[in-house]
Amino acid sequence: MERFVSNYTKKVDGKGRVSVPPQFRTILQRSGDDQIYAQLSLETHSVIAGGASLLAQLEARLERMDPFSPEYDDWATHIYADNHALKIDGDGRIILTDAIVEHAKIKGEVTFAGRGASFHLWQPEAFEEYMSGVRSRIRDVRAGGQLS
Amino acid sequence: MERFVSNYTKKVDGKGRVSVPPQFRTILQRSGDDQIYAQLSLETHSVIAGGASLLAQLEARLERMDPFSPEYDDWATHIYADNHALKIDGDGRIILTDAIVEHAKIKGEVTFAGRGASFHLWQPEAFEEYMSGVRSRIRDVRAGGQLS
DNA sequence: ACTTATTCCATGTTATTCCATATATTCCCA
DNA sequence: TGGGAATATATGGAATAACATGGAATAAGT
Repeated sequence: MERFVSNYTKKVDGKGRVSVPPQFRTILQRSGDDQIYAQLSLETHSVIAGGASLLAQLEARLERMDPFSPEYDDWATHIYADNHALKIDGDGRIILTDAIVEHAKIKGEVTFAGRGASFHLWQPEAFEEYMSGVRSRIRDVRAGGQLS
Repeated sequence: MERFVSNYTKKVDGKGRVSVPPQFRTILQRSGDDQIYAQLSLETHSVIAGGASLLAQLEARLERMDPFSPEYDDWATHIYADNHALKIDGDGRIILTDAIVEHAKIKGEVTFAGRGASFHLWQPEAFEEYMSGVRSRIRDVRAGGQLS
């Protein structure tokens, strides 16, 4: 399976339109996706996005849970209600919903950050901050001798 | 498996184009790679590069981790978001991204330094400095009687 | 009918491919 | 073992193709 790699920052116009990086668009097309599933992250002010396989993956997790537990209800609700399907138009663009824009605090730009089978949407500065945290945590672990 | 050996310094033109040393290019071709995966190093201002097997190797490490741990998130993010896929064009050249140029402080030249299964990209002077550090550390260890 | 959403175009910009030349390497034969 | 020709590489620039982006036109919904 092809993976989403690297990161790209794109402009968002007044109507909330953004063109999907061609590298990501190609991967989506090849797996037969004409829309992106975008889920609000519960950990950060970002959005987890991907094709149909991403949703399938979330559903797989749901299936491993007890259908009559309150956790199942919560998870099912989150998976579906906090998920926004964004159609890719003829020009390779998607329209960010208000919920996404609000959650990720997006102004005039978004960065698409590869995450293997999925990719994340960030407000550019928030992404940079997050990345420097990621990098320093990895460095710390190595320095502590726990890895590498 | 063939290994990347020796080091070569190449010019970078105004468009960020560099021709891949033919010795490295041949190895990549033989293993079926038409692009280079370039990962920003967390330890130095260099870039770790290689073919698809390099990415596969990083992913293998990821698979050994708990998918729901914060460490997994950090590592996955670094592996994919800090990774840049560079296509090798018809003339055997790649185009360095802005992120790479910035991270490695590359001006008009890059050196490709063999590292066995992978190779590193450096700003030439930084590479020289790094090498003399490497050499003197090895000498120190030997002087201490721990090696040789 | 008015608002909102979607599609369609236009165009400047960027990226990619193609080509040309200079330089270096290799190979072959004298 | 030296040419010297043939081949491969490096490198810049030009031509071409994609892409990004804004706005207008059309369609849909209320």
